[in-house]
Amino acid sequence: MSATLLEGLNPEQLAAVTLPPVSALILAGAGSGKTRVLTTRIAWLLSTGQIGPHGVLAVTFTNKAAKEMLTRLSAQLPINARTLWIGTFHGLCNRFLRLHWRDAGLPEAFQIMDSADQQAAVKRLLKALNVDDEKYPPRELTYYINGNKEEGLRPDAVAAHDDYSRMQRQLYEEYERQCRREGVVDFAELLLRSYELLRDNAALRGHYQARFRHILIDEFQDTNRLQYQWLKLLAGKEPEGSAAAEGQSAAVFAVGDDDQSIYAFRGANVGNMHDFQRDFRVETVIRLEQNYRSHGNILDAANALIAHNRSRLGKNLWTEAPPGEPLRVYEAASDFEEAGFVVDEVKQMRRDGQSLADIAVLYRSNAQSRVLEHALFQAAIPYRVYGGLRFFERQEIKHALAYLRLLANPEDDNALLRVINFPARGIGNRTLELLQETARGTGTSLWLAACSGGAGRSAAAVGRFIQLIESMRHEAEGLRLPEKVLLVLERAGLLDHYRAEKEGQERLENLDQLISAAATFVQENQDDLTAFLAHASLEAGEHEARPGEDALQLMTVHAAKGLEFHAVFLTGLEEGLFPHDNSRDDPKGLEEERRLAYVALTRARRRLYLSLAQSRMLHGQTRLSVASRFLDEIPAALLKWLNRGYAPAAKPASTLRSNAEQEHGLRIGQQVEHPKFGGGVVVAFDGHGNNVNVQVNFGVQGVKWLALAQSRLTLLN
DNA sequence: TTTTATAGCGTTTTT
DNA sequence: CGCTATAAAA
Repeated sequence: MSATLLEGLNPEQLAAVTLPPVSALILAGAGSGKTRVLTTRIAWLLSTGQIGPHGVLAVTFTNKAAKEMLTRLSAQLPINARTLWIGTFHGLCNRFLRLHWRDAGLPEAFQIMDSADQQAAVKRLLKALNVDDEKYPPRELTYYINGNKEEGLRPDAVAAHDDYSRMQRQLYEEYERQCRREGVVDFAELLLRSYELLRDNAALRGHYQARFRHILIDEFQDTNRLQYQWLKLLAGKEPEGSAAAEGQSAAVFAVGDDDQSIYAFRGANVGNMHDFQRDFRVETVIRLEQNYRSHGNILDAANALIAHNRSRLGKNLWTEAPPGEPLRVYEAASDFEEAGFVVDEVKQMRRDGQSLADIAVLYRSNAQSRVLEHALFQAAIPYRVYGGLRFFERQEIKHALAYLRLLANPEDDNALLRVINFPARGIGNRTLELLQETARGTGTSLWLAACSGGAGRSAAAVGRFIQLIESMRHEAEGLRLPEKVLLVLERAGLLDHYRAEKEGQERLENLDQLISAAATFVQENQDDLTAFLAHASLEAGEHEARPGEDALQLMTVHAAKGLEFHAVFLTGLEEGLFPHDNSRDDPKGLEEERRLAYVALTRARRRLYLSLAQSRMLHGQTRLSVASRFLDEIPAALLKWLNRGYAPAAKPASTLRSNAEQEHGLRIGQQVEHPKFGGGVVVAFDGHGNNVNVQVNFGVQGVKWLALAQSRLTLLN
């Protein structure tokens, strides 16, 4: 049995799969068969009888990855998916906290807030405390709270040196109080609470440490500090002094690729890869460097690009595949024309029998998708945009869920506020303020305040709302989940409301899908409202592509991680866009942008298009730009410029460049203004002292060389 | 209270 | 340009 299991693995993969039970780090390059190694490792451990299904813990970052692993695993072995602990960090922590809610100090039916809920909760808090949200922007405060939680810091452990940070800390504390009162937890709280529970409860810790002898982690480069701490604890690697079984820690199998770390901006800590080797006394580091995905030229380009990064663990992908075709580069005059180019090429490939689903169009930021969508729509090419509004994030779905939440836990203020006046039932701001005052005064939830009748003028309307929820709860008793959902939709008046709305058709369909989702959930899991609500929060869900429709794939580069396509368009390769303006000054930021570009390049199997636009509509105005530095970092021999007249701007010698830069503050890509030619962007410059010449791209007015001293050029930004 | 108008703002994002 | 959030008018 295990013979067929291991068939076709290369020596490194085989070594990784059959490692003895010690901790190891697997550096798995793009397209090197990472997922296969991970699942085969689990299958091998199980089928050789080294461990039972209950002894394995496998952690991923996305639900998609978890599902994929489970699917592949059950293809290799007859397993009961239910007994295996495979899931995302958050999914597993949720599972853990549902089992031990009492020890964790949570209500049995605690609810999970997604990012939007959390943001709303923070805003509400600021309002309740009369804090100026200009001085303490909710966005920033949320970031602060999550950042601290992800470092494992509660308010009492946060450092504060001035008035401002003391206030932040104070607000953090108030936020926690509010969450506790309402029985809700945010994403970071799931992790932090689990971590603290393990840390402080020796019996539980001992139990789980004894149980999970093998822990496997995917995308290890994306773990944050707290996740790493959690892992250490669970694996039995907690700090000295605790009485845990020394020398009996679990075998941690960490798989990652530092070159694909693209989430540092939200707290991922690549340093965990170094720490891991030290803390777990890792002696085995296996590099998976053979790429099974891309043709040689694509790989060479990616390798050359990423070689420009300084902080790397070091790794070079190679392939047995032929070089293939060169990378095709297209420089368009405008974003509009760039989209036209994509359309033309896609049409051609389609004529050649290429399926659209195997072609991806990637961009740095979501705003870029609009022009592309427009062009594709005009050309009647079916396409699908990933990462737009997700199913459980649509307003009608959130409304429906809010009603359901009130059934499970009426003290969920977030939920109550969302729907107390939706559909409109005459409860406005004034009334809500009164309610909130009452609630604050007595330190209770809005629900209780509403029940006590302190609602002033609209007391009748509020009373009817309370009645409505109560009667729904009553009627829902004993119903199956999908029926409960339907009941709520009807009784709450959501169906009527959207039926009356002109644009409500799609929303009605989505609500219908919510019932289906509930039915599916019951089938695959259990008939339990709280579990379903947790599912909705944790798997905001990519609803699956419509089956049977062949569609072009549009997504951000971030969203493309882990995927692969026959052909890939990487669009918008311009300074300021990719790399993005906001990352340019910071070398770390620039390296992350480069890794992002690396991820983009390595998505392609056979064909790779790189495109850029000289002018682009951004925030309602046209911006001019120059080619991304990333294009220069790919060897010219690998590139084939498709347009006629591209002449790379003559590069000034670097010393001259830095002179001119220092003397005049010039920069490639800089926006400038000329009294005659209007706005433009610096493409190149030359000379020094009073003899500096600047080449400027003025868009329609053309590209011109000007003498800086005479030209009355104004440097912007 | 609800609807409508306008000002502001605008990486990347899973959970 | 297109979305969201807040302000003024119905």
